[in-house]
Amino acid sequence: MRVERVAFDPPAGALRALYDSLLAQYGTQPWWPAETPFEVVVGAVLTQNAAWSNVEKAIAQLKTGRLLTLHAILDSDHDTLAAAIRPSGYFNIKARRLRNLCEYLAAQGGLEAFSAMPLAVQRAGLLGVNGVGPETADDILLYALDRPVFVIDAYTRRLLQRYRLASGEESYESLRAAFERAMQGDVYAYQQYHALIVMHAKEVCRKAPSCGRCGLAADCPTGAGG
DNA sequence: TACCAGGAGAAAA
DNA sequence: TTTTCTCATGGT
Repeated sequence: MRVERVAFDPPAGALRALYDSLLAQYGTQPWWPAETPFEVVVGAVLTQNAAWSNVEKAIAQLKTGRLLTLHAILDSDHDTLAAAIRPSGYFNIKARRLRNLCEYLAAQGGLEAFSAMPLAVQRAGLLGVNGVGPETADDILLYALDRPVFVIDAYTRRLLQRYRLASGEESYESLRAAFERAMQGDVYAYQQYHALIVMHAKEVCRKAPSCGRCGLAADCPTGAGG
């Protein structure tokens, strides 16, 4: 459970310097791993508290079952949809959340019509969908719609803690605002930054034999677990 | 066998 | 208002 009580106020230039450092180390990233904007939307829900490798399996099954369109999901029954996304875990909940999100997007006239709406309207609308929280909404806005919204996830929080830039008690919104100030509305940089953070977490973690996962072990360089 | 992963919402305190 | 519980598969 996250504790979010304090504002995030990093030293001037620190977030930009961190981005430059990660970019120099890993180069540009091919991210988000999806073929279409709608696939990003689906992936954003399926990745909730799940490893991406399992999300990939679920998306592959949706493709095989020809369920990877807004109307195909709306037309499917719960059991069929849940069975397809089973590998991503929480399949009953995620099937409902996917349907909620598709119903909302359909009500807006589809993903393309939704993409033309003002950002504030889009974000508020997504956050009003049961099953869509800040991270999921921002994943969709940044990677499916190319909107200037920074995504804060568990990796981001761990990285900030690792570099003593955050305590772990900062609110999602204060973290997001700080990154957006630092990167000055550059959508491409937002996308790259988040991708680089994920890449860094996985790469450093891979080099930590005692961890082997994604950074929660006490001696993992990515983690705040120490 | 036990633990954890790119969360979110409901229920309980 | 804040904290705890629930949802669940697959990799290590």
